[in-house]
Amino acid sequence: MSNPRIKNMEELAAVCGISRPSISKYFNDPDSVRQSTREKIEAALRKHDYRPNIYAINQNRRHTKDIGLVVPNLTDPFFAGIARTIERLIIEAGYNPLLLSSHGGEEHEISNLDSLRSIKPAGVLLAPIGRVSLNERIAEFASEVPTVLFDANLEDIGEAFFGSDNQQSINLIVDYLCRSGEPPVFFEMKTPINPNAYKRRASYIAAMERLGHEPDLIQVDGRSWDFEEIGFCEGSRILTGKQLSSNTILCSNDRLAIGLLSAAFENGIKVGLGAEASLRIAGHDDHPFSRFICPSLTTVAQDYDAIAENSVETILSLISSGERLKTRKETYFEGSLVMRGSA
Amino acid sequence: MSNPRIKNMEELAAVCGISRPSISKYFNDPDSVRQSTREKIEAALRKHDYRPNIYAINQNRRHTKDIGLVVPNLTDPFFAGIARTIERLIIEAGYNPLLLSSHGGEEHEISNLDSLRSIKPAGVLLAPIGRVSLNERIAEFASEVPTVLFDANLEDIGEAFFGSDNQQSINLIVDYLCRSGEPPVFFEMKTPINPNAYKRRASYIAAMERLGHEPDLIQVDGRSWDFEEIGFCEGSRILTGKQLSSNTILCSNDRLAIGLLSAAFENGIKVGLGAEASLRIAGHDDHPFSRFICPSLTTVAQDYDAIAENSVETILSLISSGERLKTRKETYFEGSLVMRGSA
DNA sequence: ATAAATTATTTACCCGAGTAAATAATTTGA
DNA sequence: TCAAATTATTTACTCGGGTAAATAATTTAT
Repeated sequence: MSNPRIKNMEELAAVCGISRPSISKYFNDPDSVRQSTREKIEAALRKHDYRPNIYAINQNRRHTKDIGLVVPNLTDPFFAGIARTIERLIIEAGYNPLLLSSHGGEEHEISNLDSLRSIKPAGVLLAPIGRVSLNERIAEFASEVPTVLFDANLEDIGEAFFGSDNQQSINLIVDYLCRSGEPPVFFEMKTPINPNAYKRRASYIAAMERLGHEPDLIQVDGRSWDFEEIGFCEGSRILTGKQLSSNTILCSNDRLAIGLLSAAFENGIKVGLGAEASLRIAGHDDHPFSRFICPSLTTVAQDYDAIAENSVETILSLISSGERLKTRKETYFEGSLVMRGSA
Repeated sequence: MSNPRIKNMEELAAVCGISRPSISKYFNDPDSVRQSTREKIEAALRKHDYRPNIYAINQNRRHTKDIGLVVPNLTDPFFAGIARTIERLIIEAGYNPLLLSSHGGEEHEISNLDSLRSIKPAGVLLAPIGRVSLNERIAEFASEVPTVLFDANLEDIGEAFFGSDNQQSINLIVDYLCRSGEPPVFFEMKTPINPNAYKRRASYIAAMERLGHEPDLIQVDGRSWDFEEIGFCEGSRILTGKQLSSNTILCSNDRLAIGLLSAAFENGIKVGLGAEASLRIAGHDDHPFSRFICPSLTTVAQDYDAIAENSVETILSLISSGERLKTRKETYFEGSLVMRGSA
């Protein structure tokens, strides 16, 4: 393969008998050179295996072919999954995804954006941490680099936002729970990090009132990202403590629900639909593991294919047009009910 | 902060009244310049916020301050977790981690190494996919870039390997299961991708024979990475089909066990220790979710802090010494029994 | 205090590409 | 077939830094 090692374009050009800039053109777009020169280059490439130096390539470019992808926490399979989908779409479009996790911390989020900035990405897809995000700094970043938000919205930041319609999805599951049994109480964290949680809370209250039921919020402490742990510990306390006002609990997200289910099991409380069960538990998100929990978790699936596709599509069109959107676009996709064993 | 925007070192140097190379030295090691010049630079930096162009910096370097980190599948919380730990250690050491997932495919693994190579990393930590990895290509990579393997070993590739002592850990859990009930059958995939699975199989057989029991392997089909799915589907078949030779099932890994538990639940089979339970299930790995499964999963925890720390330590010393190890080092850490509700 | 040794800074040149303008080759049209 | 129009290639210059060698400033030893 690599006879005399070729170390730069100059040498490759010499081997081909072509000038270096033509080789440069070839690497940027093989179709931009004449067929005959293209063949010479590819012949040389076949025996010499050379790849252009990434750093030299990008040094003078205004921006690279990289697209940054920042998620709040890769340890959460939900984000790992959506990140994977987005990565695939980015690659298919001929760009190079750079995946970064904010590890649940706003400082990490900013430092991710900082390192992205120095990489001069063509664009960035950002799922912000949410409430604690340092909005001014993110806004500053977004004013320099084309940025599309997804999952959690930050007002007026970035060119567009794609996420779930929490109101619709919460309505959906509250409706279902009320039709099929007692109206649910709502299990959530008192001060969630994620703005979606606030929308879900409000939507729950609205949905209950619309149906003529009294909303009942169970708000637990905890500000870490170990939602299962929080759901388990605080769930245990609730299940063993004072009487609940309903035999049905709707959790603000699946990870809390998983913890709560675990707590119910530990305390000998049977969860599910049958007559022998005394508690129903539902979640929100359709977390990858929700299917395999016992009993499997009834929940609302976010349309994350739509979120991923639209986010990528938008950033790509921003990049190729070179323009910014005149008006910021916010799109909310509907969730769909996933009926399983737990409620 | 940034008055007249500074775009390169030359301009910064002008502002400071120092030559550009001194600024360059400062960025490579702030202590390498005189205190007085350092102060001048930092004063200028305070009002001008400038950061060196990454691409220009790295263009001439033999290798960068980046350390590649390649895991088989980020969607698996086990790898997401260990990757997070390793990332943290790399950052603490003053290097920059680049996390890549092979998405369970050997082509992705190679293309990850290819892109890493062109980034000229100081070193790479690689958890190979395993059996289907394209060993020759990985070996070629490792001969160019200092590489340490972890999790799954590939013979003679890389400078060192750190992983779990599957024999010890399987012994541990087989011992425990035999002492506390019926000897286990072994539930696994027929043709696992991961070499650890083969060691676990062999260790199970050896452990059973040592204890005077007949080994019994239940080998199921499936070659995707959806282990829970496989555990669930194939588990259902097994649990509803012909009589098992034991009421205790040891799974090759926790993800299979989670699927199997789910299948047991669906089929109304009670899993656990009590008299009312008819099946015991145990796993291996102490997957982050194992605690929250119902019943919580008895398993063996890998010492992945030790694996992470030693891997990072080794790659760092390889980097700083600039030398390769004379003899390849293989280290296997012991697992520890985690007794929970399922067995 | 001064010469020698040491440490810091600057000068000068290099790295591996991208890109605009100039030139050459090819295609098109009459 | 030949000039005009078009497309491809080359020339010449740029980008933002690293780094070795030369020089200058400090420190140390006498």
